[in-house]
Amino acid sequence: MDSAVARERALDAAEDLFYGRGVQAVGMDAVRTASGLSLKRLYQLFPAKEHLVEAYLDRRDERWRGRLAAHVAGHADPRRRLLAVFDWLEGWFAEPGFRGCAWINAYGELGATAPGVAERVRAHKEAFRDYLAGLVADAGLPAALTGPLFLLAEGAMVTAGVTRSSAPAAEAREAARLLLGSAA
Amino acid sequence: MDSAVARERALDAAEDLFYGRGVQAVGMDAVRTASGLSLKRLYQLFPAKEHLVEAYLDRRDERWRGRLAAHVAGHADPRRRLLAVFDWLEGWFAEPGFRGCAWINAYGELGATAPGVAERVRAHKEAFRDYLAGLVADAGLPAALTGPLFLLAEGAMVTAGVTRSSAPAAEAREAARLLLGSAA
DNA sequence: CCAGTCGGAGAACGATCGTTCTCCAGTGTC
DNA sequence: GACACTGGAGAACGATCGTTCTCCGACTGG
Repeated sequence: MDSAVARERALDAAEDLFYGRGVQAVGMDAVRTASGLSLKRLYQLFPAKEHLVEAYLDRRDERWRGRLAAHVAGHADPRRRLLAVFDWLEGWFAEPGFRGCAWINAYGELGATAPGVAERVRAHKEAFRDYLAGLVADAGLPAALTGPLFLLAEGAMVTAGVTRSSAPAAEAREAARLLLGSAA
Repeated sequence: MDSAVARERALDAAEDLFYGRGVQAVGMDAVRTASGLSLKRLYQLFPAKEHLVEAYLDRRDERWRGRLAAHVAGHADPRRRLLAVFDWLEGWFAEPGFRGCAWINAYGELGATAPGVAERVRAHKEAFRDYLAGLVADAGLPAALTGPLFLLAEGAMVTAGVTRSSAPAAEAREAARLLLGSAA
């Protein structure tokens, strides 16, 4: 089997399991079984579990931000694009198997002990914040609005994860609408 | 030694370690050493690690909400009391050893596998939200403001934890001020 | 002073997990 | 057909961890 294909299979299995149950609750044996790869192959591709975890976060980061950007790109009006971020969050929260933000979860689990994970969480959150900042600038809104919008989104992710509900997205969107209005 | 005293010592050690390094990264041996208790005594007080973890969350919940309420009670004006929540968060974020919200971290670590932990996280967040709802009502503000304020606070906790900065509290407070103003 | 009990220190046990190793079937080459 | 090689299945190893057990010193009541 092509090693690129094997890598994707490993990451598919790892993502399902790590995201669904937590990193530490999933052994390499479970990844082996779920991926259909041999342990030997798995360790050829990722010399240690830590590498697999980091690759999981990296690939998910790319996909997550890509999906968000693709959804937002479907709207033309710059102010509408900002609100579309919260629409997308709502859809994400409602997906089966949603279990909160993978990075916040990973940070709670490994942030204190795995520097590679902590660094990726910071990078992911910073990238998301920068993305929001770009949308704010494109809408001609004051840059100071970025922080609050980012905090609303983060709060919605956490709350949706803990309560297993997509309602926080709508709350956050309404608050965002108010903030945008007050800055008009 | 009085068993009530021993219990407090165990919880003091557990809180330091669990909060600072994560629950799974801390073995019962570390709690034993840090508390100065014997393993036998520890298991008499808490028949399993799970019990200790839950007791840690319970005691911290009581203290956390108590400290917040005490700070807020120092302000008379009902609208000022709402903003005082964010002042208090800022002070908390700046404390040495701050490492984010203990419940969000615990949820990321154990939410999927430990129902007792997940339940406590939900209860804690719901209690905090209810507390905010009370402040909103006392200020004669529309109840719909509770959600956004709660999300801002949650977002600030997560972001402060990940970035190791207390700045998110000020951002959240400014956003809250705007929301309060727009609802005046 | 002594039998009995309690609690402390830490060794021991059993399970789990990350990682490596062994064995072997299948394959391509001469 | 013999041989070297690759990769798979899963046993094995070493470490860690939650939990229990053993041993021993210290204290109590007579």
